[in-house]
Amino acid sequence: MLSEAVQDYLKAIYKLSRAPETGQMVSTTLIAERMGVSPASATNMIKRLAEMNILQHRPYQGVELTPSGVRMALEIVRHHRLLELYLRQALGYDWDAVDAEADRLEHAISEDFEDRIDEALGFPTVGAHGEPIPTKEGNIAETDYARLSELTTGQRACIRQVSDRDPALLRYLDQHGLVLGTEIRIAEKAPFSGPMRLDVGASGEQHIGLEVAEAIYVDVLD
Amino acid sequence: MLSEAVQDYLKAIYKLSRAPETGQMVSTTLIAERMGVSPASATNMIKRLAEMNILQHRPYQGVELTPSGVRMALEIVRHHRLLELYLRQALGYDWDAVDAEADRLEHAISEDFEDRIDEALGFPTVGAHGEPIPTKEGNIAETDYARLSELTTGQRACIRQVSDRDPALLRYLDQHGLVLGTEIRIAEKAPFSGPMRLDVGASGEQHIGLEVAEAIYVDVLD
DNA sequence: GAGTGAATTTAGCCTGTGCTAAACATTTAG
DNA sequence: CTAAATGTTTAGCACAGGCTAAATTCACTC
Repeated sequence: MLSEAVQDYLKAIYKLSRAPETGQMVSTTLIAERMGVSPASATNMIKRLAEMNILQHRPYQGVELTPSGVRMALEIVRHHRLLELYLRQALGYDWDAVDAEADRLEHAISEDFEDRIDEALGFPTVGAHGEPIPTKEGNIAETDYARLSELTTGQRACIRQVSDRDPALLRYLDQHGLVLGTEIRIAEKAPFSGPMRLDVGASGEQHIGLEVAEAIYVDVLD
Repeated sequence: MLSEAVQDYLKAIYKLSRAPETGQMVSTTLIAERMGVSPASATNMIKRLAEMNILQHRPYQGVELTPSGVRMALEIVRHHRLLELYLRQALGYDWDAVDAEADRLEHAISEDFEDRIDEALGFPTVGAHGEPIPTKEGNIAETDYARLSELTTGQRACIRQVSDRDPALLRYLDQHGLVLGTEIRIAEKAPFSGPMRLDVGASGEQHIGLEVAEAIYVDVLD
């Protein structure tokens, strides 16, 4: 059994390695920052993860998960996303609260528990924020969404996924009805990273400004 | 925040101190056994718990929880019993499986989670095995059940609580319909700790033998 | 190609929680 | 009353994960 700390590092590294900003090598500093830990501590743990064959460490270069490391990470991610969805659907948690609670619970649940909430949810394939849920076998659906920030004035789109990293953003979106599946139209694209203005709803009945269009992923409709 | 290990010891000590077999002083060895740990490790932890004002340690005599230790223990017990009941009622766990799963989860849940499952269950006062659930304020109902083993031939009684310490017993009881609330009559009391024979149900339609009548608590009906 | 600054690793330390072996205390038997 | 058995504590160690301070390597500029 992997310790909690190891699982937390593994999940963080997996997510960082999937972020398009980073190359496939994830740096020690980045890991340390994400984990809220000193770089020395990160190095320390990285060496142990390498021992365990979870990742490959090229000193001074960075870190890359091994295939078996990726498999383990996907299990953890599956637990996390099923839990998030369960908290939301079965216990009525707010959008912005499920991540933190799932972080606490994910280390504690058994396979049996996972199976039961999976069933209670009807074997979902998409999580509370639109992320794909890996299967028990370790497969994860590829998605191909555009960032909202890439769209231009006049384009229409449908919200498919939002980053769960910023609870304040999630609260803001929820308050303005910007849930998964909502249709929007770009009313005005600000020139230099100012707020992007949107029309919300099929009939465009609402207008809102968005500061963080990077964190929202959409299907482009036209 | 109390560490998991501290919480586990605290819960174990609380339960041991409540068991009628032990006096009010709980011995190091008993704690060590219950925790699956060497006596030296138990002593070690006991000293730390005493530091934290959770209990009083009389060397070579034993240990007694302080009032504040009891309060903390009751919080832990509340979490555990609410979780057990939730697992049983909301997720369909078997009687004999809820304890182990709740042990895993109880350290991880937030107050918010506790409140939500409490509400989902309709603010129950009795747990999955008939134990009283402490209130949020740290009060626990006193119960006054007889042990099934104390009854004599011909007496009738109603099952109110069973020990959760032996999953095999729980499975056996469940299979024979001996759930909480079941009425029984003592058909024959074996002379020397042999199996006690019972008639089960209001009309006594079933007859079974019980090895472990110590672990079952009842309301005597006549 | 040398120097400088940032990123990374190493060295050495701390705390929590376990262990064993040995010492010490208490109870019980003879 | 003493000795053995039993229960408890102490001493000393290990491992997981943190930390800081110092050393090292890399990348980039002149």
